Amino acid sequence: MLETIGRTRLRDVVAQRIQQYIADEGLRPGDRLPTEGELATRFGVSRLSLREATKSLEFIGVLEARPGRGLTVGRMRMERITGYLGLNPALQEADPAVLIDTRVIIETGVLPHVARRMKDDPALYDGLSGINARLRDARTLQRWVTLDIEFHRSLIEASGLTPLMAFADVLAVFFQRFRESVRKAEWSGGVVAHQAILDDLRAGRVSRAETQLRTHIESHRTRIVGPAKGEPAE
Amino acid sequence: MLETIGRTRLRDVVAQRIQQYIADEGLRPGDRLPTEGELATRFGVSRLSLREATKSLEFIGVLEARPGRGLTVGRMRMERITGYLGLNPALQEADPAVLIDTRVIIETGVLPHVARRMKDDPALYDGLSGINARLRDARTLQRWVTLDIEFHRSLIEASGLTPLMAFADVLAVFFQRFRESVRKAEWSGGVVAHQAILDDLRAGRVSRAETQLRTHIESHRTRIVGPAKGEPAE
DNA sequence: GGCGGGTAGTTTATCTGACAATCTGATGGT
DNA sequence: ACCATCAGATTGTCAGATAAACTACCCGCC
Repeated sequence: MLETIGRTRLRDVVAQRIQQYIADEGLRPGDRLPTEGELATRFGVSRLSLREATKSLEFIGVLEARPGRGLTVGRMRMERITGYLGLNPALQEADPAVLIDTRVIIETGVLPHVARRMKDDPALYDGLSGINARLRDARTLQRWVTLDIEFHRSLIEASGLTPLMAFADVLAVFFQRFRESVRKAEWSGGVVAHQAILDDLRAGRVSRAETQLRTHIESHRTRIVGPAKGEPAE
Repeated sequence: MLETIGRTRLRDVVAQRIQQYIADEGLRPGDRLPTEGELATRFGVSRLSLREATKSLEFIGVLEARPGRGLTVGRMRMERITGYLGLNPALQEADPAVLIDTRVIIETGVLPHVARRMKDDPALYDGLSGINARLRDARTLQRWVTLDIEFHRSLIEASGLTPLMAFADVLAVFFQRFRESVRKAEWSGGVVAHQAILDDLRAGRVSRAETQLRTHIESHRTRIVGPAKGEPAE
């Protein structure tokens, strides 16, 4: 995970140590940590160096700090990170084939769970269909992309497998540029595919839904990875 | 849940400003930013407060800093970001059944890719078999858990789908919470199952490998969760 | 006895000033 | 042209300090 550029910085070591401390002590959100001064002494660094590490962890929600009270364990928020992604030019281009393969695994993998839960909760179908209906009415690319992301996100959410949510969100951000290469003439095909997948899920035809979803996601491959290696139109 | 938000911290304002500067200037990865001293002057804060913001942005990859060279726009690599997924409360608090389901999706999902790559690179098989051989010789629970995690992690790695390495953290969380449920009497069964999966992959019998791996992972369910509450619709 | 207000102590937020470590570019020598 | 050295620039880390925010305890009043 870490790139070996330059020597290891104190603050990176400290951040790791703090995370380790949280894990070792089995701390939960809201639990107190030692004070900045105590941690600095414990790790043998200045208080300011300690703060550079804690501010980093605070930035993504892992820690919370309040004057007079001290440091507590927070709840890591992936959206604090993905919020800095978006259409960020610093976003490194990820291999589109890997992104597609990864999406296929995650999104087809959750379908059996979605189908099972749809049986008990028909509102899941209604919610997803509602998003798709709005997709049908989309007139701008931005709108279409936003709703497409929302549809796929909600599909994963419908599985109840929360560990996959944050990951799917990160995937979505890196995949966004490829969504934006979808031509308007292909939007309606996407809406039809979404609906077919939903209907199959509701009817308990999971294998068929998986095949359709795989095809739907794989449709990006020809355009992005396929023979035409040129830039996306637009 | 309502939170009493304290006053806006300087470093959060500065982080936003820096992000805005990058966008306004249209900077790309590798492009130079003003020095810490210049930015501190520009934003009217001390250099150390400026650093608290830059270290936070560095933590998530937006910035990179090197002595003598200065601040540059970083590359927000997906692997770096997904590397923080293990800190996600959704993982720490997930229902054990959810963790098992998540593992099944990821680990069976990568098998077609592992099998394809094994064809081109037999060393993959050798590496995984080597880990399994060491598993066979494990004598302590700690050792066994460490190697079991390594085996499953290497299996995901063998797929070449590096984003999914994020789910190595799922494995760590899983075994940290349920290590005591792994009975010594069942270790040899696990080693046999691993080997069977590998042999099937090498022989191109992907479906069979998937079934075996699913069974292998699902074996935890009875011990941890109790009687199976029903398989996903299929 | 209970409640509310005030204060002291604690802890984080931010600052000034300083030195150490690392990098880059210019210059000189071969 | 290439390599080595050095000066200057920039980040990394520290010590010492004050300001702002929070908590707990004590005291007074009803």
